[in-house]
Amino acid sequence: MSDTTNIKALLDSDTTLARRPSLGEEAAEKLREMILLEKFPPGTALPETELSKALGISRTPLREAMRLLEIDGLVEHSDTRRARVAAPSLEELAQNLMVLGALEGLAGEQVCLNATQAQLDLIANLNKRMIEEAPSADPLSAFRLDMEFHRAIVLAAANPSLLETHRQYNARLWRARFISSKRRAHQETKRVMHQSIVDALLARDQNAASNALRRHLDNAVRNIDVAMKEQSQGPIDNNFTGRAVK
Amino acid sequence: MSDTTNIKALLDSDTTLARRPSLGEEAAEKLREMILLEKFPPGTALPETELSKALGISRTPLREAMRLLEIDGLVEHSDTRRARVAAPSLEELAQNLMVLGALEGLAGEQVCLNATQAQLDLIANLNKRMIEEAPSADPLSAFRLDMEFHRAIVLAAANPSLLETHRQYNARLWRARFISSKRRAHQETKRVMHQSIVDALLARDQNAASNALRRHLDNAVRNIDVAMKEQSQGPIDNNFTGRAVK
DNA sequence: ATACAGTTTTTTGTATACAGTATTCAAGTA
DNA sequence: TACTTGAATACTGTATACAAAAAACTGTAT
Repeated sequence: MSDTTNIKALLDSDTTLARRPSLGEEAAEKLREMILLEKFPPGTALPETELSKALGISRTPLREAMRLLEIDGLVEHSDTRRARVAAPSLEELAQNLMVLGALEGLAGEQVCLNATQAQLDLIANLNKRMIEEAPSADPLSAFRLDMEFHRAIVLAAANPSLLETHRQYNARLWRARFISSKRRAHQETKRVMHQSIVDALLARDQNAASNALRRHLDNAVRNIDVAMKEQSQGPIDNNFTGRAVK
Repeated sequence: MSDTTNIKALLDSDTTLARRPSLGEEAAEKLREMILLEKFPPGTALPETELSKALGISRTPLREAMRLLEIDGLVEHSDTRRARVAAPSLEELAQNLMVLGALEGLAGEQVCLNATQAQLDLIANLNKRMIEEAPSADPLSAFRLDMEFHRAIVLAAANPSLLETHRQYNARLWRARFISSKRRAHQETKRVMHQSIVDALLARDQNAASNALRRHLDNAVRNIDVAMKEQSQGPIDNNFTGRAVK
């Protein structure tokens, strides 16, 4: 074996050579952020020419970005193929949450069966961090940590397809859940439920884990209902039908 | 109200005006068929220029088709972005079946809760037809009927996102399950399991329905394992790495 | 004012050209 | 033979042009 073979092996293995993202992927990332943070509120029209100019790219990669966002349920197309920011009804959100519950329930079962102790510890640690940082953290960071907790569970299930589908449902539910997460009243119930999830996982009790995760999301349906009604009566009137704000 | 208003209202409502599909959607449909029926065996390279010429379209809509097929898990891209027919390992198939099981389990629960009696009858009827036609039908029609049965259950769950995600997982599992379905030995177990699914749904017993559906798919993992090993030892040597057959 | 028809403007679908990468192949070297 | 190198080839990413479809707008008649 020559010593250059070693070099090649090293280059292949160690660096996670993330091939540079395409313009479409980059655009999707920027747009995703803007949609989630409501720079583009639900219902906003997303004309290709205007957006591509704004992002300094041509329509070809922009269209790729739109398709990526459509996969995540953040963009939808009218019957005449005009793209807009998705504006799911409460019913649709509830339906998506139900699927998310089934996915996380499965993940919980698999974690009980297959996860290493290190992975369990990591999940438990995230929960601990959430409790500690809860009083001081701003709503966005707190919510991101919450999402990371759920993602860690699915990650430990060691099922790439499940992880990807979970990511998609998370994306399309992100906004509604973020709004809901800001309600003080929900914080304490959330804490209790997270604890029961962690307890079930550490005990490797499949049924308890699955049930705790699904109940947690059943609860989310109710919270979102309340939170959204509350917000729509609030002082700031969101633009639900207009065009992209420049 | 003028009488022309009536005409407009009628045109809007009654025809399910399926907007004409784009070239990309049409191409995806053709390619999907060819992949599922193994005209393009797993691993086959799918270069854009060659395929677009073969289909008589330009690369732009062809690329859209590839993305559609990637969503369904029928096409995957190498690390250097070259497309090929997906060639899932047995492990990946098992992982996908697990997710499918969770999705159908959820569907079963929802059917018990929400489906109309008419929808339940439709499902029971499909099962009846399967039993009746089983002896005479060719493997492909029999399998299509089987898939229709499962789809009818998810349809009756009245959750569009669930239906779409279920469709995607079905697509990526289609080939393996079709191969498995041809084994005589599996026919009888399948019949029994289908019956227990129908019984649970008719009784609107959520837990029984969910469990029957999930067990059915757990069983599929084992069957696919056996069937694939059997086939790979068979007389016809499939092309697993070559280029598109012309 | 409302509804309608015809026209203009906007927007999307598709083809094509070209640049940048990846792959293949052939010749040369140890 | 096995390995490297460099040129030739094939393939993908992106920009752009043009056609077809949809939406917005205009003036007119009711």
